[in-house]
Amino acid sequence: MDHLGRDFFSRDTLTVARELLGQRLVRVLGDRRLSGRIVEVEAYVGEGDQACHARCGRTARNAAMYGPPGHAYVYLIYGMHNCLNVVTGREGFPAAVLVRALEPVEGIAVMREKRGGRGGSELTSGPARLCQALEIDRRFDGVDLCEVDSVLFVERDTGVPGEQVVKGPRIGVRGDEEALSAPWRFCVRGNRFVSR
DNA sequence: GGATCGATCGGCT
DNA sequence: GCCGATCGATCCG
Repeated sequence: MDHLGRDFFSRDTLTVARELLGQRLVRVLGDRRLSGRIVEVEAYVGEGDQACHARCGRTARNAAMYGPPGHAYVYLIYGMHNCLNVVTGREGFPAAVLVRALEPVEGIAVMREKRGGRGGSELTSGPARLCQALEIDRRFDGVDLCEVDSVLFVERDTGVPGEQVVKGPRIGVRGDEEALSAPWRFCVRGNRFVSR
């Protein structure tokens, strides 16, 4: 299977978000692969997006979003949860896609251990849950997902046909009316691993 | 099943 | 000081 490269991530953020559905997020841990199909994402686009972490400009925390596409932006939320984003668009413009849910594929037993014995839809349905299941934390902030030997990357999988894509407003965001109503959340219709 | 609320702490509005 | 792109426990029905 083919490791998605810079060209995939350097496109328009909404296009990347839509096309990430159905692709495979892979975490290599020692000699094991933990992976899942991406079934839910959200786009965060530029300083003008009031829900985007870059709305107040560049800081040490969000610096990765200003960097080259195809890198990870991992941040800590509520003082305890990690969330994974993939940087998109052109370097210098802060935009990223938040990975909100996976359908587990490989290494399910290992993920279950990392999730304290929880399984089923509690394994990877939620941005912080999937980071815990795949052992993704701020060590990955700024890491290049397009490097051939990266231990975190996205692999081409089956994708999702248009009629299975559901678009809607993002979850849990604050901001102006535009930020609250923008249909920048994409998920796979009827998939049991989608959050909420 | 859905709603509500406490946990817990780094970065900043 | 304050608050958050959340989770999990607990309550109610």
